Amino acid sequence: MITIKDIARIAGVSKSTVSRVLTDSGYVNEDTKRKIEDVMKEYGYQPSASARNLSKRETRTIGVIVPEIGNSFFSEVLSGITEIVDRNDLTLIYCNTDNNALKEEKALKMLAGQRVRGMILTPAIDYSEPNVVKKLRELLNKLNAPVVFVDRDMENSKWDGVFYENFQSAYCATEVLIKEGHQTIGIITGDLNLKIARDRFKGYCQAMEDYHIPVYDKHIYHGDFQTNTAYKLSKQMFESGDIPDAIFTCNNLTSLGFIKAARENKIKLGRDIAAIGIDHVEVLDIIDYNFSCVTRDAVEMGRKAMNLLLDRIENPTKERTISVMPYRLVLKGSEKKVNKAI
Amino acid sequence: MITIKDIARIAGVSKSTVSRVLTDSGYVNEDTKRKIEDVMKEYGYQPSASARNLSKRETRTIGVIVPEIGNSFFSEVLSGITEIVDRNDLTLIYCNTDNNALKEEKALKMLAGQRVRGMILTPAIDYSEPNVVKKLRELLNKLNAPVVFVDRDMENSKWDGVFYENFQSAYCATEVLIKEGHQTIGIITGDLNLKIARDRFKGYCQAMEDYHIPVYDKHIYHGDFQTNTAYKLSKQMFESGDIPDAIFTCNNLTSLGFIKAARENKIKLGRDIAAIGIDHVEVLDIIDYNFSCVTRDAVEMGRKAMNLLLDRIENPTKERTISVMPYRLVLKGSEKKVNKAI
DNA sequence: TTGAAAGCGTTACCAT
DNA sequence: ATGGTAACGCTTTCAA
Repeated sequence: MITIKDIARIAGVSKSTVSRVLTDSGYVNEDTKRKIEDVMKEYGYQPSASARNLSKRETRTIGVIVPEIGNSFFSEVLSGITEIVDRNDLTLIYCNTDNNALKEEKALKMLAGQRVRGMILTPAIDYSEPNVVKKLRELLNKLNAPVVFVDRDMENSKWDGVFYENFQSAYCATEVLIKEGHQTIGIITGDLNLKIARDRFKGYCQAMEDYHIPVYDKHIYHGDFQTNTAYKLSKQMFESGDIPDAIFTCNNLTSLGFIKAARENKIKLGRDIAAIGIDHVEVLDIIDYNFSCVTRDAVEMGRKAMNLLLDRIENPTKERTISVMPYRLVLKGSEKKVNKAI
Repeated sequence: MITIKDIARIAGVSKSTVSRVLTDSGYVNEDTKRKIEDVMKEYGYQPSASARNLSKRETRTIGVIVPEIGNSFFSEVLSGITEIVDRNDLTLIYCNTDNNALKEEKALKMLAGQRVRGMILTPAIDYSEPNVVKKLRELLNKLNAPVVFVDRDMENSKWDGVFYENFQSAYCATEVLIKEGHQTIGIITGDLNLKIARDRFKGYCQAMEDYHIPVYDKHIYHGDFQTNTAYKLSKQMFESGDIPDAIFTCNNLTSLGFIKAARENKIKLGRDIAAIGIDHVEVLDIIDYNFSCVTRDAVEMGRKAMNLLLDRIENPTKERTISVMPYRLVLKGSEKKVNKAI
């Protein structure tokens, strides 16, 4: 690889002068500058990021830790993040954890080694045990760089974050079902170890209570935000014959599992059962499938997170800022139940 | 940040000794080793990747350039790549180009600056102009690291690659439609500047010719692999009233655009029109939507690409290896057209 | 306006 | 078995 030394030699100047044009700092004669730039271009010189990082004791690298790239919510968030990253000439290191705390720990250490300038993190799902949280907290503190949480927070966090109106959106979704006149309204929850899942569940409960609709335990299906679990629970539900009028599904994957089971059982949403979910599924929108939801702009959440991170890097001492994405209600008809016979 | 020097001082040894335990090389007394490891753990020491890269004149960083992360095909490929990356303790730098050659050039330069150990690349879509290809070729040569192409190749490439049976799968899909007895079979092509789009188009033409089915120009819809274009073309088609018996859509996004237009026009696949596409759409599979396709294991393509890259890094002089993913036919009923009235 | 030299945090080679 | 030191490719400070 060609180095600054080579460029200097070829251009007949010292490293210092080359460095000055590289960093656009200090005085350098217009002619020599042009000469140097020509040589650089001719040889396709690219300064070594490692050398630069080391010398400046600072990188322009951002780490992103995503729990499940298969989930379109996170790929949308990622796309918002990259948009801002590109615009600021930063380098993005991408890590996937598969919701596994061990992989997360490994990624965190790697990013610490990379001396990332900042990090965006959605913690893995298995943070039920307190010592796992403790470990996470330690690692983040040793990172020596700001962190922005996305979607899922950590208890007693000092870090900035971009979250969602979990309670409110769940309340709203449930309210829609209630106002449609459904009497028995079930829910497929997320993993209740996660605060966002509990908040959504609470939103549901609160709406039911406020409108004096009874909640039946048998219609509370304990899911985990994954397609397959939701599918199995829904399948059992349909096969049991004890089917509520309406179902509230707590995230995009849960909705998919539910829809799959419904189709298999020839249950049509909006006709035989009412349904509403949290999160949109882009493909369903595209093909105009009639699934109603409360949702959010995931790409914008990514942009916001990255912008928050940049703000924080600029101003390390400002107070913690939390951005809460509002929900948006999208009704497509599945919140109804036309066929009263079932 | 704590450095090797600090660890050495605290453990009461020299940098050299610490480095030896870090790299697990040379002799070091068991006791001192343990002592050093304890200190490292206590202080949560993470060696600087930049310093290490610089000193070793070599990184463990892989660059990935993806043209459109919103396309689930590429997010599946990415997930296969990360799987192998993780397993080999590599660091992945992720770049998105939005199919824009300028962004691609920028990413390439950045990755060169990062001195990546290797790169996985799906070139941006706009490689019609020869000087853009020339530029790409130059940049790759200056990268000083092996490249593996995924899905889309470059003319006269010397690099390894993982591609797809474009011609064959298109032939197969068309053949399915022919054998169903459809007389007028249209196609929504991809951007014919891309070789993969031309190959798919050729597969279609060949099948039509082999079975002596006439190809009507008016039923060749020139798309660009994007949802919206396919949607518009399909909409025009449905509104024109001149609707072929069957349509072959040339990628996942094209299929989605087509399906959307069909739904809007109350045209039901498998009943009012026959359809088959290249690429699956996971969500459609999950909800058991009856869309037939020829498809491939995208995650496996990612794994393969990364494994090819590792092989190439190990053995830089071996001859070029190209892996061609086979297609798989998945019939769900949309290849039929029950309603002969339309 | 330019150059020399120290320093960034590692590794690797050579002594001891 | 351990330590000293040069080197990696840059930036930055100081001197000229």
